[in-house]
Amino acid sequence: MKDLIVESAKKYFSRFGFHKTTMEEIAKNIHKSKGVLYYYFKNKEELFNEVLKQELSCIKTELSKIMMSKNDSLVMLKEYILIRLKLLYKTVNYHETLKADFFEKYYFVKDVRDDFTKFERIQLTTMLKKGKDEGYLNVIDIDSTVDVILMVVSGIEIPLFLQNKYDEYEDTIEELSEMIANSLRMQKNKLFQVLLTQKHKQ
Amino acid sequence: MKDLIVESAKKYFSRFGFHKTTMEEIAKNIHKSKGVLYYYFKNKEELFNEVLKQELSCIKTELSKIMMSKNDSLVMLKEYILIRLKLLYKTVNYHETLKADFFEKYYFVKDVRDDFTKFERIQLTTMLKKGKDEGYLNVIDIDSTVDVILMVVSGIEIPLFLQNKYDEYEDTIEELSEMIANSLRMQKNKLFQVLLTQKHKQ
DNA sequence: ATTTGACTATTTCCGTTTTTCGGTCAAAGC
DNA sequence: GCTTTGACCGAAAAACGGAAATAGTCAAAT
Repeated sequence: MKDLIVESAKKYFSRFGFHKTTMEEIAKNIHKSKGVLYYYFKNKEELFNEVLKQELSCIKTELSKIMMSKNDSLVMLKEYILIRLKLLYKTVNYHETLKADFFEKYYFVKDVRDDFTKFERIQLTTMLKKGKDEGYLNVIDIDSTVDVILMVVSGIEIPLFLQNKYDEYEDTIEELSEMIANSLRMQKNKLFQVLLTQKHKQ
Repeated sequence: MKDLIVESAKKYFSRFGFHKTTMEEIAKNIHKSKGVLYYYFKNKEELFNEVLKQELSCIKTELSKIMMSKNDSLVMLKEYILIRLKLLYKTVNYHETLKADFFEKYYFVKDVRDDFTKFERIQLTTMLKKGKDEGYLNVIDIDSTVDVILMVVSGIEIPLFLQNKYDEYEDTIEELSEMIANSLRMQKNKLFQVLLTQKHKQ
């Protein structure tokens, strides 16, 4: 029953948004009385958060797969950024949470969003650490680099998702991910410095 | 008289915002009748745009100075980004124009904003071209790289300016500018390749 | 050419009324 | 005992109409 409710809610929240969707219509859609929604969920906000959590959980799963691949960390980083934006673009309810930055009536999504940010921070930190250990990445302070990446990808969400510019900016996003990766690429001159020193000694 | 009006308007718009500022109080501040405002400006929107234009004009002047410096293009690029954000942070009326992304009642600021973006595009393009010609920058497509930079710096304006996170993110911004510059840095391995070849021949 | 201030038109504000909707829970159903 | 219903309540939102405020106007004055 709970799943049925969440599915119905997902459908309506995605289409009409949190505020325009009524509990009555969510219930009617599954031929139930509205009271049953409150048997399983404390209130409308909790139902929305459950929908959101499930959607973000799917995205987390997909993003985690990137960590499993055999690609080097720069490729993984690029993929992470691109796939992240692509999946979130498809998650309409997530777009609505961006409005929490402006409207107090979205206060209740904060925890779910913070949880997702935490997940992201862990993923990125792991990725950068791996790249650093492998010698591919040149990162001095992993935490602050993660801050930058998060700030950048979050910053572009509003134009991309709320202003529907994702398609327009698809190439630019691709290049952005390239630039971010490139900015962290270990300079190969260090290798050649070693080689040069050896040649000089011979 | 026109300057007097603009100065008075700047003071009130900055403090109370466009919508909360009345033409009456702008006029009273300079001991004039409200009707004189309409002699010089078509309407309230035009007056606001004039204020905005003048403020952005000062910023354009400061940013243009960066082009005059003797620094290499990477340093200039970093400075451009940092100074840009810093100056815009101080321009309260500009912050208000960011709301145009959400509220239709700010439709009238579009042209002034587009003009500023054009200016920026020219500056960045010039800078990148110079860096490419000097051999400092590794840029394949200048236009699309400029797109990325603009998208990124614009993206972070809302958290920084509208959510007052500039101070909190000051270090992150610094690192962002470093990363952007770094992503475009010409790989020095090419230089060492040449040197290595010469040593090998000797 | 510039400024004023009375005036108009439009917008905003405010208090009241009506409607909607989130939430409740005793009773019914399984 | 668990689950569901549907009548009900109170709070919030929406609608309404009138008052107040404000943007804009323009003939007259300077």
